[in-house]
Amino acid sequence: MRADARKNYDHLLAVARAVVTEQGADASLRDIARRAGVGLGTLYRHFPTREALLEALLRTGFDELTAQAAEFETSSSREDALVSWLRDFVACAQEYRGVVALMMAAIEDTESALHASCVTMRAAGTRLLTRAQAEGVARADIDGTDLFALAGALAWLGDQPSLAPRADHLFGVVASAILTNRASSDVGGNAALGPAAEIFEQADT
Amino acid sequence: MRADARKNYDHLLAVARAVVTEQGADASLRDIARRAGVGLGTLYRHFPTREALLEALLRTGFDELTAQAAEFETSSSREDALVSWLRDFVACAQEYRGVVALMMAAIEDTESALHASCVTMRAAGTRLLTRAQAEGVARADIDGTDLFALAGALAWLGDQPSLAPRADHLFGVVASAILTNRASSDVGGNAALGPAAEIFEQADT
DNA sequence: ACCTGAACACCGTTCAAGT
DNA sequence: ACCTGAACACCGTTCAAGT
Repeated sequence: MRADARKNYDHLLAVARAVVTEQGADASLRDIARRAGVGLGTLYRHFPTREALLEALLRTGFDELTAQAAEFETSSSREDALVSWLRDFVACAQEYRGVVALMMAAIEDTESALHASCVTMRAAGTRLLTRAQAEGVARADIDGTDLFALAGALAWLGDQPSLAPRADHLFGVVASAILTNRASSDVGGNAALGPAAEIFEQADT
Repeated sequence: MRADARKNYDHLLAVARAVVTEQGADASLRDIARRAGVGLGTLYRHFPTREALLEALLRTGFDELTAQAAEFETSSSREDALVSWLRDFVACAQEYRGVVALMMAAIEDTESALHASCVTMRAAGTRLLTRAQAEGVARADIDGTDLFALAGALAWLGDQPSLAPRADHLFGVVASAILTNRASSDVGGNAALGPAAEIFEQADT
């Protein structure tokens, strides 16, 4: 890559990161090129599709997530590994608004620039799920795609402004459905409160 | 309303139903007006916002859903009433692609044409949930908004082409998390199979 | 009252012309 | 090699002009 091209690429990516943070995954590509002070064709040259651009933005996080899966396998119980990784997955898919839907589409679209990452991540999740199932701590009637779907649904919840405050709590609810013998309070984002505290909350208001 | 206006209104609605079925909630309004053989301004006169148009399309289904809630209260056990209504809710929110996100936004946006319907439906759901909780058959640490959120997430799952085949199964998984003492096989869309059959499925492939 | 469609400010995508 | 920006075919939304 020529030096000027490299510079454009890097700058484009930095600007895109800012704009996509603001506007979400369906941000205006024109706006990105404009703010980067670059012709619209230059953006298309470096990122032939919107997904290619997002893939470049998300790659780092995706790679970290795959590495995390391997780490959790050695450092935690099979149960904790699954739940912790699931939480990280949801956080990662929420880095930018609207990427979850693209990820769910990409997993079946071999042409998508996000396809490979999604398949890799599903495989990592499947591995953690299978290990937990073998130990009897995760329900046996779901597979890696179901896990992917549930994680996606949770990330989607966090994307909706009106539901985002519930996302942590509902993570616990769904996690308790995946696990065989755990209360949602052991697993939820606000575990510190415990179930009793939440009941008080409702009673108070 | 003048006779010609009434005719335009009705025709517009019929065409919109077809186009939104094809293209989803973010269908082209221009296209709807065009196919209806009507000026774009006419569409805006009858439906000042996209949400107003969708509200008109969804009203019937929403009303039926509210009626269903009352009916389930008298005809079924508190447990069955909650689950059956939830299933109907999800089906209703999936009538057109992309409405779920609008509904989740509308519940907090008093200006939205969908606001009233959403609040009514959440109230109906809350009622069924509270009754089930009082009997101890639904977990106590969720409220009507959580239920609304979970139902929305399930409807969203069904909207994603790659996840739709799992939607029924995952309905059972999430429902089993809401209920206190039910296996997901009692509640899932493919209850006929039972959990054993699903394990065989995995083992066979 | 109601309808129309041009006008405006935006998109995404492509591609001839420039360096 | 790489960049530019005009061109094209679309949007949503508004509003003066018509009946």
